[in-house]
Amino acid sequence: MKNSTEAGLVEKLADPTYSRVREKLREDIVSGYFPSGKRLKIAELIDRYSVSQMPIREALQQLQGEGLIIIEPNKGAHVRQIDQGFLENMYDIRQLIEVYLTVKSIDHIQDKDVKELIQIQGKYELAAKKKDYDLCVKLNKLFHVTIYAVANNPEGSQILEKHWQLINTLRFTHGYGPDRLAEVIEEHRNIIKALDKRDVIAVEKAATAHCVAAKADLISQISRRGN
Amino acid sequence: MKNSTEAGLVEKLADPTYSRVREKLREDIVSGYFPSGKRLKIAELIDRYSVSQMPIREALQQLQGEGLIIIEPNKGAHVRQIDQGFLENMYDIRQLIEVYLTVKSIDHIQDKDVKELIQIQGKYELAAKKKDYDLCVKLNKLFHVTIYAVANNPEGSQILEKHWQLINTLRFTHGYGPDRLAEVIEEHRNIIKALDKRDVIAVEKAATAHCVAAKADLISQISRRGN
DNA sequence: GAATTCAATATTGTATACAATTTTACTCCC
DNA sequence: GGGAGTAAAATTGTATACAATATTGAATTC
Repeated sequence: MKNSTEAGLVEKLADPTYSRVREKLREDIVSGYFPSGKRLKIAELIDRYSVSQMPIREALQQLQGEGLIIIEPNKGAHVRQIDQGFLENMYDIRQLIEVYLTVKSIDHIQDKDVKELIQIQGKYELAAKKKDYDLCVKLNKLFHVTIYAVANNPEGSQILEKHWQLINTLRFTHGYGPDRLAEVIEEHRNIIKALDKRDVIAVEKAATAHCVAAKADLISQISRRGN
Repeated sequence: MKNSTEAGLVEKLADPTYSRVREKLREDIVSGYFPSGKRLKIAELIDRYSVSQMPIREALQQLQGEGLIIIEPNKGAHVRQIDQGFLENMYDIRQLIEVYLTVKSIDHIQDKDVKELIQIQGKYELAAKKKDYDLCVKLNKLFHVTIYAVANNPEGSQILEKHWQLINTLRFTHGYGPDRLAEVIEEHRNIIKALDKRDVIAVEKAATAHCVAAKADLISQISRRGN
């Protein structure tokens, strides 16, 4: 893991400009600097990121591939607008895959994996107590990504990663419902318990409940703010 | 539908160069002109498509977004190599979504939809009798796309479309097993019958069987040719 | 023969300028 | 006030040349 970390650092420093622009632009979308529906004009991005138009255009194409933006020929790019219909559809697919991966992780999961999940969950509970939402988002992701890695279906993981970026832009803007952090803690505990027992039915039930509740909370938050 | 077709034609003629290159390059990949793993050098693509490097680069980024190619920074692009592991993973996810969409289509399906499926199936059976594989591929896709449209979850449909492109490159190269066309006919009939009855369990069973068999046939074909 | 080093060549990435298309602003007319 | 037409301005798309990086081939060493 240490070598992997170092290799990752080397790769990052050597990234071409278009990759660095893509990362920065994604951050700016997720953080809300460029809000839902915002027109992304190349001249403005040139000013903001201090590069020429070519890496901007490359980065935009890549982010379109990730689903974060939409490019219309001859008209330019804008941040994807996520209405409730889109969110419902996305979450329906997300639930299929997330439940499948969580259940499939039983095939390969080991005690060290369960220990790791417990550790992540402990950190999540501390972060939740401190209302450190940023850290909660990161740890929630780590929790699930750890499970996906055990499940070992990159195709599924990649689709969920795309969804996660879209969901995260909404979470940044709309936040969590008042009880959501406590609910997540309970739901994660249920998932850990079921995985520890390698109980397929319980895992499926716990993962489904987690997904259903996340979807309901986000839709509730969006409706509350009158998107 | 007529207006939609005309609008499609207008859009196509007005497409920028990078869109036209993307379409042509996709065709060249799916048809096997650029086979699995092939390095896609920009200079060669410039010669082949008679455009400058910029629309080539844009098209490559878009096709990466579709999953057909892989771009490595500073090293260039190559056609995605689809090994058995990748195919298994992809089909596992594909099956989740396809079964879900087929079952969900029950919510909205009307008699005219069932009639349309029967019509498509009739054409498929004729094409199969004539061993017109190209037409079989198109009609099989139309059959499923018709169901997905009724299901009305574009997120799911788009993931399946990406999968379909990848699968199609393999089908073009490796063809079908000797009994596969007859099996597809039987499987499609079962799907139609179950949809006609709006029988959730039967639809789920028929759609699952169709997916499982398609996966098994393709993997068998690939293994046979020693890819 | 295999491994290493280095220079030449090939290829990808980027900047700049110009071409093509869309948008905006203005005027005129009903 | 709204619609139509037109020109100017803004923006996207593309070509070309050069910069940066990777690959290949040759020479040297063990």
